[in-house]
Amino acid sequence: MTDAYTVLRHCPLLAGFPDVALHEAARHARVRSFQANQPIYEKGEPQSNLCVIAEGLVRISSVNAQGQEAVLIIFDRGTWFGDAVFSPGTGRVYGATAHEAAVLVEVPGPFFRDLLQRYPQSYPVVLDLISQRLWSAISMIEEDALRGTQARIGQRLLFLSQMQRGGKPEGGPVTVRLTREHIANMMGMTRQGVHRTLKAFEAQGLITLGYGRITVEDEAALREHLATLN
Amino acid sequence: MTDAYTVLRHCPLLAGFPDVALHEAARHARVRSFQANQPIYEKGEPQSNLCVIAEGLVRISSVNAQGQEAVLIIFDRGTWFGDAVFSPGTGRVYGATAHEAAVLVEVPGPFFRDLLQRYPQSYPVVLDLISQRLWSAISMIEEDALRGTQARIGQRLLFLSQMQRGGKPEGGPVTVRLTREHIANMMGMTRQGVHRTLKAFEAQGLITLGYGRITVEDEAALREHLATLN
DNA sequence: GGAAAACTGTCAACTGGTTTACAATTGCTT
DNA sequence: AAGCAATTGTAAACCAGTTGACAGTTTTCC
Repeated sequence: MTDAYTVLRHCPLLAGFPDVALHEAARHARVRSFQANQPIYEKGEPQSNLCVIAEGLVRISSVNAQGQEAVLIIFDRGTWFGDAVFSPGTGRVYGATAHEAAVLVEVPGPFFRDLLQRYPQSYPVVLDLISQRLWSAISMIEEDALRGTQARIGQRLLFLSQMQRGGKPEGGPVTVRLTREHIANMMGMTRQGVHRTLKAFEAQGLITLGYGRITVEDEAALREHLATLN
Repeated sequence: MTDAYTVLRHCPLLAGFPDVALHEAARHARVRSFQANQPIYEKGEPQSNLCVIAEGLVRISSVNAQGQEAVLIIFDRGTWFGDAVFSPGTGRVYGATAHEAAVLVEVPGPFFRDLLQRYPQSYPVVLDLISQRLWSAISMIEEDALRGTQARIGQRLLFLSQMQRGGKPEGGPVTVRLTREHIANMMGMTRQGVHRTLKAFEAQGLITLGYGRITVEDEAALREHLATLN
């Protein structure tokens, strides 16, 4: 389903807008497809589109001078991103890449900001959602500071599996399509270091490892295990 | 100066409001004083006041089950905080403590949210500032992932000295009033581990160490030094 | 179908930060 | 002014994670 209106209507960020507004936004939006690993935008680009994921996964990351990539987060369909949407004048702060084949609905930044002004009842929802992102970023900083690597890796797996599920209720196994190296880049660790912990989790029956994917067999059991350590 | 209106008027978050609105806010506000290390609110409290710092320093932190404290950030006068302001219904996500004697102007959450609705022109400023906080949180995650401990500690010192200066131009030495242990708690390290790096910085003439304080002698030189390592 | 590329598993040496322990200093309190 | 609590300095043993190196596996793409 790549109908722009439908995609926007299901995006939580836009939940506060009436239908008229979203139909208007859909008319101004542009639908673009990306292949796996194709860059969507690079750090520093001056654009400020709001991007909503209609299909696929998007990786937000930052590459330093030495070419090391820090994967900051991976967004799933239905979510929105676009660093500079709310700060006109600033360029993109991080880079976005299609993690797997993806389809995006892009609403131009200036148009979106204008739409917000015209439908101010939508602001509380937007503020609430940005606040939640701020908290989840801060809680990652907190975990980095307080918990050991095992707990941090496990927590990240839980986060990724929750994202994979979307909003569906917790139940059977959830498969996250990420390489060990991606996990390592998210954790600021090496592939080998992550490997050791994942193997330990697998030995305990909490996860199953595959080529380019990690399956969380039982989220509740993993969560419970993490509570015991560190 | 603990006149509520004046404090609110100088808070960047409220820059989008006309004077009338801020006078009204000042009338609904409550001014409270705290002694050093006195708790302002604890994690989980149901209140959602917006707090603006009229005087002093405020420490935002999280304490885990084992009693370890992660210092997330230290706010200076003129800045605002209050986790749940924009997400009614949520309790406080982190704890706030007066780091040194402080005076706060507290605007009740429900009143503030109502004021936003009545003066929607103020929303863009608020969104912009929250976005910036989100970025600075994310850039910390990024640094945790990509840079070594020396660079991370140095970067944090720069951040703290900038905060200490307020908006004033960079110039002479800036003294940050924090113990080595607080720094360690911000970095997720031990006091001894931090000590080694700080001593190295001191040996290079970049900083001076004192009892309960660290003086950044030359911010530009420190910044330049950090660029060379890791 | 076969070669190249990407990903994974594994191991030994190394190292930076932790742990543990104790002494010295500073500043506040009475 | 003495006494006590908080902060700081220091050093050795330890250890988790990195580095570097290589072989095996899975996938992709001609």
